[in-house]
Amino acid sequence: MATERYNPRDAEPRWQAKWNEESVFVTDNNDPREKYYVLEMFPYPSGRIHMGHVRNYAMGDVVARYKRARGYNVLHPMGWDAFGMPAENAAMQNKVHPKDWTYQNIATMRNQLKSMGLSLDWSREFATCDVDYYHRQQYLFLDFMEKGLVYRKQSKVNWDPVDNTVLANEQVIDGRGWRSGALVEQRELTQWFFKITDFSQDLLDALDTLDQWPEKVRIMQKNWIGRSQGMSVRWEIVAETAPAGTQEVTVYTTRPDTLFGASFLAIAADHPLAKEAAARNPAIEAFCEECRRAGTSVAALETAEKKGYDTGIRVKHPLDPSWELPVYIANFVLMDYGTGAIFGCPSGDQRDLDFARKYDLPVVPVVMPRDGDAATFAIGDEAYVEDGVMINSRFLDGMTTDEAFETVAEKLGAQSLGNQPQGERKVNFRLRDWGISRQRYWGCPIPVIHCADCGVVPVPKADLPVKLPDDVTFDVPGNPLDRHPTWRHVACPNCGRDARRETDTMDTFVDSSWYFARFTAPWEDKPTDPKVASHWLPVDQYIGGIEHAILHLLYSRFFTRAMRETGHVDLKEPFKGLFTQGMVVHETYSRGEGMQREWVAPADIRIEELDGKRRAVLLATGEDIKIGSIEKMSKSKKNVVDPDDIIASYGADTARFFVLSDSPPDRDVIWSEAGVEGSHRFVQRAWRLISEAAERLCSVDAAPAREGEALAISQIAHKTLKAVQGDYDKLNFNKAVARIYEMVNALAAPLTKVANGDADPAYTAAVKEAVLILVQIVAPMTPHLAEECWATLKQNGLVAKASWPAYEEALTRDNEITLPVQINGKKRAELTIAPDADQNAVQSAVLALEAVQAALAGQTPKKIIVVPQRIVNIVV
RNA sequence: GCGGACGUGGCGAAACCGGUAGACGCAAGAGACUUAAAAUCUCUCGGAGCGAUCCGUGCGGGUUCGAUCCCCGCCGUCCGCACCA
Repeated sequence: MATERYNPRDAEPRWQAKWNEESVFVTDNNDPREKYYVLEMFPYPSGRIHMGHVRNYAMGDVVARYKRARGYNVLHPMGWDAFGMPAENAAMQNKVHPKDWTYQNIATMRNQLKSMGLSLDWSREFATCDVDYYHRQQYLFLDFMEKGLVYRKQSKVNWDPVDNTVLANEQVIDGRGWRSGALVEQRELTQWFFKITDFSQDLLDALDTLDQWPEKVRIMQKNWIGRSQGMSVRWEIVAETAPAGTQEVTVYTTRPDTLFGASFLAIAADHPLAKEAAARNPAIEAFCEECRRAGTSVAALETAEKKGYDTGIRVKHPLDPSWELPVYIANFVLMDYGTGAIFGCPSGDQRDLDFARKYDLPVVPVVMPRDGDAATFAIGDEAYVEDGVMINSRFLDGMTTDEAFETVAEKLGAQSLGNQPQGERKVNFRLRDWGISRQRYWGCPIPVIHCADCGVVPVPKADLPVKLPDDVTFDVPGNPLDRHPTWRHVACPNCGRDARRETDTMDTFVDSSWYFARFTAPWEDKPTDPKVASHWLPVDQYIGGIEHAILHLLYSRFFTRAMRETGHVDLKEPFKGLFTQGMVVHETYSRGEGMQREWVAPADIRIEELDGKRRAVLLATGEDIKIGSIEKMSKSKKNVVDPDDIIASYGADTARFFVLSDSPPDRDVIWSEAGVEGSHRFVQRAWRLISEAAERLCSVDAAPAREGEALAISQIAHKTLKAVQGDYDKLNFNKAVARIYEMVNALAAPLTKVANGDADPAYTAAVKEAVLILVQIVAPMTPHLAEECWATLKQNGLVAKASWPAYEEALTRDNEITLPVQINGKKRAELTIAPDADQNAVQSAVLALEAVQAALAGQTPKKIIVVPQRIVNIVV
C-alpha cells in the first residue's frame, strides 16, 4: 500500500494560494470577538532573510495560528524598517539609489517570507520609507513639538571628518570611524532632542507593571534609567581665588554623610570653571584637551590612570567655613552627569582614593564597619564603600550612614549661601534625552524651517509631507540633502521670506517607535485612529531579539507616552507581553592558519564520521577542513544557511518545525544538517502514517470505543492536546514538539493496524479522533502539512479556519497510576493503584508488597509518607 | 568593578509547587527488509558490576522522610553596563 512521499514543493504553494484566495489572515477591525495582537519585530530589508528571521517569524506564527484557532480576532501584520545607513552605503558602493535598493530588497524578502507560509495580514504592510508612513511621523513630530517634547540644543557628537557626518556611539570603534577609519572628533553641534527624561520616573515605575516581560530586560532598563537619590551641595569659592563673576561650585553627591571626609573638589574638563581656567592658562588648556581625547576612546581604558590639574581655586567646606579645599580638573569626572562636579571623599570611594594617593591629599576615614574600632580603623589601598558607623565626623560621630545622610540633608537645607539653601535633596537619572538628528539622506526629514527673522518654524501640517528629493548624489561624502541645489531653499511659512529647510533627518529608531500603532489602521490620514489603536494596543505578544532590550523598547515606551499626551493613543505601555528569542547558531569551518585563515561555507563541505570522530571535507577537492566553534550565523564567518535553500530542499514546514524544536525558544538553537533531516523525517513519517490509513479512517462512521486499546489511544490524544495547549500558551515550543513526537510514536502501530484493515470500526473511530487532534495541534507549526492531511482525511474547510479542539478532562486522567515506593529515600518497589485511592488504602497496599516486606526484613516503619498521586516513602 | 543568567549522558534537552533524573530529538551500535544502496522498521544506548545492587544533575557543606530544584561558601561559562560621584 505504497503512498507517495509528501512533496512540499507542490503542497506548500498550493495551500498558500488557497489561504490567500480565502483571505484567511486578513483582519477586520470591526470583528466583535476578543482581540489578540501578536507582533514580531519587523525586519530591516538588508537583502535576504536569514535563519534568525525564520525562527522569529515561525514563533510568532505559531502564536497567531494558535490564538486564531482559540477564537480570538488576531492581528498579525508585517512591515519593513526601511530607512538607514546600509541603503546609503550601497548607494555609494554600487551606484544604486537607496530607494531602489531598499524596495528591491523588500520585494525579495517579501517573497521569501511568503514562501514560509506565515499567517500574516499582508493588506496592512508598509515600509517606514513609504511617504505615507513618514508623512504621519512628521505629523507626530509636530504634535510633540507643540507639546514641548522636542527641543534643540548644542551637544557634543562624534564627528567623522572624512565622511563629514555624525556617527552614533556604536559606529565609533577604537576612536575611529567604522567606515572611513578617520580619528573621530568631538564637535559641538545643534541637534534635535526628544524629551524622554520627562518620563524618567514613570518609565522606571511602570517597569514593575510589565509582568509578562523577561526579568532580564526589566533590570537592564532599570539600570539604564539609573535613578539615584542624593543632594546637590553648593560650595563657596574663597574670594581671592575666584574667577571673575563666579562665587560658587555646585556638586552632586549620593553620599552627603561622608562630607567630613572630603579632601578636594573635582570638576569635568568641560565644566564652565575649567573652560574659564583654560582660557587663562595654556597648561590647563592642554590638560583639558587631553581629557577630551581620552573620553572619545572606548571603555578599554578602564585602567586609565586618575589624573588631575589643580586650578588654584579654593572652596570653603559647607559645614566649616574655616576649612579650605582645592578644586581640581579631573579626567574621571563626567560633564553630562549630575552637575559635572564632585567632592572627593577618598576613604569612601575608590576613584577618589586613587586620586588622593597620587596627589598626596588627605585620606580621612569617616565610615567604618558596625563592628569596627574607631581607634584602629584605617584605609589602605581599598576605600570602604559600604554602610556603617560614622567616625571623625564631629556631630555625626556614632550615627549610622543613613542617619548621617538625613542629618546633613536637614542642616544644609536650613543653611543658606547667598539667598538660597546650601544643599537640596535631588534625584538624578542616568537617562539622557534622545538625540535624533542625523546628517543623513535616507531617513525621515525633520519638518521644520529655519528663518532668519522668525527663527525655527514648524512646517504647517497642511504642507506635509516634507518629501525626500529623489535626485540626489552620493559621489561626495556628507549629507546629500545639504548640497541639493534646490531642496533646502524654501519660503518661510510665517513671513514668506527666503528660508532654509532643516536638512537633518530622524534617527531610524524613531521609525520603529510607533509602527505597531500604525498597523492598527495603516490607511488612516492621521498617524492613528485613536479609537482603533486603543482597541488593538497593547501588543499582546511581542517577539524579537534581546539586542533591542534597551534602545528600541525604551524608545517605544517613551513614544507611546508622548502619543498619549498628544491624543493619538490612550495607553502608556505598548507591549504587554515580551519574548526575547535566542539566535540561530552554526558550526564554523575554515582552512589555513592565522592571517591565512579562510572561512568555508557549510554548503561547500561534507561531514564524515569515522570511529565516532567527525571531520569536514571540502566537496570540491576532498581537502580536510577545520571544524571550529559554534557561532551566530554571519556572512563574515560564512557559517550561514540560506532559508531559500532549505525551503527548496525540505519545505517551509520542515524549516519551521526544526527552528522550534530542540532548544527552548529563548536560548540559541544550533542549526545542523542532521537536525533538519530529523525534522524532515517527522514530516514524512506523519504524512505516510496518516495517508496510508486515510481511506479506512474516512470510511468509518462508528463512535470511538472507550475501552481497552482504543481507550488508551484516546487518552494519549487528549493528554497530548491538553499538554500542547499549555505549551503554546507558555511559548514552550520545544516541549510541544517533544509531546507531538511522542504522540506520533504512540499512533504509529494503531495507524498501521487500521491501514492493514485489521481494526474494527469503533477502534478505527478512536484512531481517527486522535489523528484529527494530531493534525490540529501540529497545524500552528507545520501548517501546510496539516492542511494536506486535513484534506486527505476529507475534513471540511481549512485547518487554518478550524477551531481548536476541546479535550475531555476524563480522558486526560488514568484509571490506574504507578507510584514509586521508597524506603528511606531509596526506590525499592512500585505500586499500581487507582489514582483516587485514599491514604490508608495506599499504605496497606504498599506494606503488602513483597518487595517491601523483603526490604523491611521485619522492621516496623517509623513513618510512612504518602504524597497523593506522587510517591510513597517508608522511613524505618 | 557592578548587575544578571546559566552549569544535567557523546550532543540539544526534559523533569509541574521539593517527590521514579535523563521524556523527546540528534549522533552512535546491532539486527530485519533489499542483488545492493537509499528509505523504512525493530532493539541497545549515563557509569561500574555476571548479578541482586551501587554511584551519578560543576565542587564543598547545610535544611528535609526525600534536593537538579531551597539555603551558605567556592569554581567555571555566557550576557549587559561600565569612571554615573
